[in-house]
Amino acid sequence: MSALKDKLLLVATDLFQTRGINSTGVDTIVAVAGTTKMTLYKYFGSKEDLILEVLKKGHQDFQNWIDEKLNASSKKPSDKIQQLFDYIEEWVNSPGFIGVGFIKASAEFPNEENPIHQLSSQQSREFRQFISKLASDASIKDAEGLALQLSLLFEGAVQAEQMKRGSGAIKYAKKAAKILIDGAIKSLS
Amino acid sequence: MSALKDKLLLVATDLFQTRGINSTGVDTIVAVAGTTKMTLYKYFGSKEDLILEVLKKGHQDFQNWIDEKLNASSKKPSDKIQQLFDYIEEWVNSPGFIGVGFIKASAEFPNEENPIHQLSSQQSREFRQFISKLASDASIKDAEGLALQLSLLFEGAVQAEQMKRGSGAIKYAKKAAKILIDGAIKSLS
DNA sequence: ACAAAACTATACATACCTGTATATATATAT
DNA sequence: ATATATATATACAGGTATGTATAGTTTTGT
Repeated sequence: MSALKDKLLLVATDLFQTRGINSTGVDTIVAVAGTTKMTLYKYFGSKEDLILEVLKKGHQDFQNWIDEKLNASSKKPSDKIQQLFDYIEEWVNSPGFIGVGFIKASAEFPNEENPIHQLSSQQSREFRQFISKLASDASIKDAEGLALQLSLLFEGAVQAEQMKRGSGAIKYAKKAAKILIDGAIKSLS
Repeated sequence: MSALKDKLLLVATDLFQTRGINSTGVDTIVAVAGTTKMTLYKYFGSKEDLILEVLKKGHQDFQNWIDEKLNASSKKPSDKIQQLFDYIEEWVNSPGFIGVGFIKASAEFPNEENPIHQLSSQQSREFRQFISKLASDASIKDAEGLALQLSLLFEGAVQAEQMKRGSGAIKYAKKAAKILIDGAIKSLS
């Protein structure tokens, strides 16, 4: 990967999260990245392509980070789902945290035929399925229901924390998650 | 209130929710409302003014509806907070439901100095305080913490349900809310 | 009937956006 | 050293957005 392409992705990710996607023009992106539009359009055929790549990279980075953490931790399935929110809290409180792309992208592009909407809602679904598998491995009965509940907490807390750092949203989301998980584990007896 | 102003507010509310605020031009709004830009700019000084009025009206309508329902129900504080999510579910499943304005507006206008962002995040805060008061009346200890958790569930579920009707998000949010409220009530003993 | 207010029709000024065309400079590899 | 790929600089085409100017039409009150 070219250094400039990497820089453009990085800058775009940051600007999209802090100023919004629609409100960030390509002129701003290239100015902050220290290059020109010609270069941007060489690496990304269009602004839409750039947005899609930003979303893909953000989602991959997040999933890789979580996967790594979970693999390094306890192998017991019922522990893993409990620890998920611990790691999410760590992620949110890490210095590099700038939010989760797909949460806002689907709000900014509500048209279901829009490729950006489709990708972001697919990523949201994938993350929910990821939680669902953790729950299922922990022998939780209504794994999909719990996954939906936890993803609501997760997405809400990330958005709140992104809009106002130190809002405490992630801390309370974590507490709520523990209660819901405990309840789901106990209710299978 | 003039009939045309009312119609413009109604049309704008609908278009903003279904197509997004930034993606909806004033030309589209006046075309759907069956009037012209001159009339729109007579009643609303600018598009920003229109957006602010749409948000204010939506929030008032929602709060009035919830207040009415809660006042007509049980007077016991611990019942009221339990019933809140029943009414929210009713609201979401009612035919006229088109979403909650402030949830998406703060995502579309992330700049904290923007009046639209300020209003929508204030409305979000007001609703959280409303829940907090219900919790406090029910003698729940960490009322603000519970209110934050419930508002995460609420905002997430409304957004999910708005993006895909019948997603079941509100049903599972309600279940989660009941568990969290039960836990908070019991833990005060 | 008639004057005032409300509304329409249309064109346009201004600004901003994405994406491209064209010419120039700079680094790199053989 | 020289051709080739890479990046810059800049201007601009084409589209769309908000907001206004101007003139004409319809409704309403008395």
